[in-house]
Amino acid sequence: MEISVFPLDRSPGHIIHRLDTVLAAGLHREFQNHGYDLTPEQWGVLSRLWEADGIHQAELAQRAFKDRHNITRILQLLEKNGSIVRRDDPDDKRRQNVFLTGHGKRLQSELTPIVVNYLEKILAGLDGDDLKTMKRIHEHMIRNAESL
Amino acid sequence: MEISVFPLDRSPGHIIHRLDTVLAAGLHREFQNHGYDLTPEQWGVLSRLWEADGIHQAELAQRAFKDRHNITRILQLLEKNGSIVRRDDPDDKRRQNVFLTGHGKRLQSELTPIVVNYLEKILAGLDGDDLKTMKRIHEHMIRNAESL
DNA sequence: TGATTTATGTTGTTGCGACAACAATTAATC
DNA sequence: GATTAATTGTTGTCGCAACAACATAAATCA
Repeated sequence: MEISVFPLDRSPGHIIHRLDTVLAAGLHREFQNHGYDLTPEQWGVLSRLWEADGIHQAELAQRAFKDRHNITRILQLLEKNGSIVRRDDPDDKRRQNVFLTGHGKRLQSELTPIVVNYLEKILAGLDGDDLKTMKRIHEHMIRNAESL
Repeated sequence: MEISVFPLDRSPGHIIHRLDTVLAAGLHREFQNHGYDLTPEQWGVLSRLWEADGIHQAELAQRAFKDRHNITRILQLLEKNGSIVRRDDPDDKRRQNVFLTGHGKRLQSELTPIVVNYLEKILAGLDGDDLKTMKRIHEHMIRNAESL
């Protein structure tokens, strides 16, 4: 194949982008169909808080693979809809610690079945080996990308 | 596993989103490092035009898997930097046909090696079977998602 | 101790994806 | 032929990712 001709459809990056877009839009719609005005990214941040409530924003950003700018704005939205509160860290006045509210904690048992159900529909027809292979390849590509 | 506990790291959607984000940012940086102020999405639209110059926006949107709102704005940027021009379709006054300029055509031979080289670095260490498996799984998931 | 560097968080800007609303033109229907 | 419906493209809004610039506070170093 000529080096100056590269069909877009052959690009793994293009397919991955399409897949990511489709999945994010689909999950967003699932949330909305169940009455939750919540984005997949907000769900991701909440997931991290369900694992580690009360951490400060920089650590939350690192765990959720987001930069601090975007975490600031996602948290502003989550605070506005009553899922979290932020309090100054008494030992380090630069820090804001993030805590789940009762509502934020309840969302775990309400949203998780929606996510699991959606995943089952997306993964239908794929076997366990496929999923393991995919995970291995994805993590390999991420490592390659991050080592550049 | 309890249905109300679902670790974020287990979610294929989350890993795919991370991968997509890393790849897009990486390719964007490659373009910039080579002196091109161009996003991966703009490259994707240009790719479609290299395959089919002169089509109208709605068809371009469909081929690039973007909706007509976003195509409008991506084309506005490509027109501003001189890669394309838009002309009214003489047979259907609703339509705007999109044409590559000389600069837009030259970009094909300039950008393609950058993309191919970046892909080689991202895919290093993966064999052909891996890539075929990944492609099959991705397309399977896209079909599942689009049939919902 | 005082000065410099680092860490934390916020705001602004640009670009993209999804949605709603709108204008203009064409196609379909009666 | 006239009315209605569908198509095409634009603009506006919201949320997210990446970048720059900034303010504040802590840590480090001279």
